[in-house]
Amino acid sequence: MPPAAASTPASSPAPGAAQGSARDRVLDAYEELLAEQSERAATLDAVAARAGVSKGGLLYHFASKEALASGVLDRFADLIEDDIRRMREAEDGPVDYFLRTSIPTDSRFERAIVAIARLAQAADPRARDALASAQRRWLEVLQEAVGDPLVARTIMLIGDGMYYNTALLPAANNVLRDETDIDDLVALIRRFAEGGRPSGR
Amino acid sequence: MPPAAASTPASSPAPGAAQGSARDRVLDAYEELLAEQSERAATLDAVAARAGVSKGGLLYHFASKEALASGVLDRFADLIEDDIRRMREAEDGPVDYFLRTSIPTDSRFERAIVAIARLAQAADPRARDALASAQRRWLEVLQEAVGDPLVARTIMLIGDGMYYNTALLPAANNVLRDETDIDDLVALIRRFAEGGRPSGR
DNA sequence: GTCTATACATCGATAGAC
DNA sequence: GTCTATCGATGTATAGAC
Repeated sequence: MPPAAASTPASSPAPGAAQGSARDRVLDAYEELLAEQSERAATLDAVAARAGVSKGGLLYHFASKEALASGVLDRFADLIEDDIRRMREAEDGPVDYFLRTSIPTDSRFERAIVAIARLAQAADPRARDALASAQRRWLEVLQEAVGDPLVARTIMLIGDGMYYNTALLPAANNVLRDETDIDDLVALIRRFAEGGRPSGR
Repeated sequence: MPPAAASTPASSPAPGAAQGSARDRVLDAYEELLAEQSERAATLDAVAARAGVSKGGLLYHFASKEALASGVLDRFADLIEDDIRRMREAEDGPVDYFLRTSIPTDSRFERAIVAIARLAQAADPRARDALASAQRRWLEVLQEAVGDPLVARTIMLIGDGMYYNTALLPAANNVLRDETDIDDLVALIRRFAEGGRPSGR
């Protein structure tokens, strides 16, 4: 009986170990193809090839494409918990942390988000829920940090804009990502969040 | 000889006329399926069915799927010109216009952008170029309006964030879109753009 | 200009050997 | 646990009648 795709959320193998199990390599390959190429490009054949297994071998670990998606969603559930915690404990505060991590960094976390965003575009309801849920978490922390809900939502929109630009316009030709210095942006938003406190609420 | 998909950019039929040619209906159907569903859902079969023609009929007007994409990109080229002009002439200024039109409105323009965003996610280089180009146009106008480049880019990021949320999290469960009042947002950003002028440049 | 019929490729998934 | 072989469904595109 194949391991039930969505069963072991947090059983990461000893970090630094021999490069991960076949199961993990498959999930990595799927995520990479989703994020670096497209949902269409992430076929079972392509995933298997990149993971260094056969299609049959892949399907032993993940009985269907849906199970494969469940796999990345499960891993994301752990990553978002880590991120929220780090955001809360960040030295320069949640706003600073949030904005800086909204910039593309090739981290596992960013790759997972872009991969899931691609699944969401492919109309996968679970992927949409996962993103909506993550968004609520971030927003909650931002709101605690800046006080005003509108300012918090505005900061989130800026972060989303960064991700949109990453996911949509990779490679070259991205004005916003390439010409915006993150330190300048953070400084601007900080003044904005402090000084721009609206009248109401 | 079939009409070469990308030949007549601006030959829109008399507005209000008998509901458009088959060619236009096909393009509308393709755009709708892309924007409302997904790139995968926009198959030739589905497009033909929604446009009320057979697959063969569709392929007479657009010899390939690539030609179909060219069709929506050509129409977008006209729409973006209109939008930039309207943005420049907007009564309450470009910033106000830009932010308000970044909110989903079910207009033809918005539908085209989301459709092209979906094509861009499917790794269509022309769709990516079209979005990058449109972005440069908007940014240029914003920069003229607000002066500071960083503030202009920040406003663009907010608009992009809105689109990201529209394209990614349609239907319910979108905190940002559903709970953000556009008037409040515009007022906030206006104060931000005026008061928040940074030191440098 | 629009249709039906069909060729051809590719993808997801199954079966069964090792 | 991993492989090869293959089936069935679906998608793009062509051929040719009307």
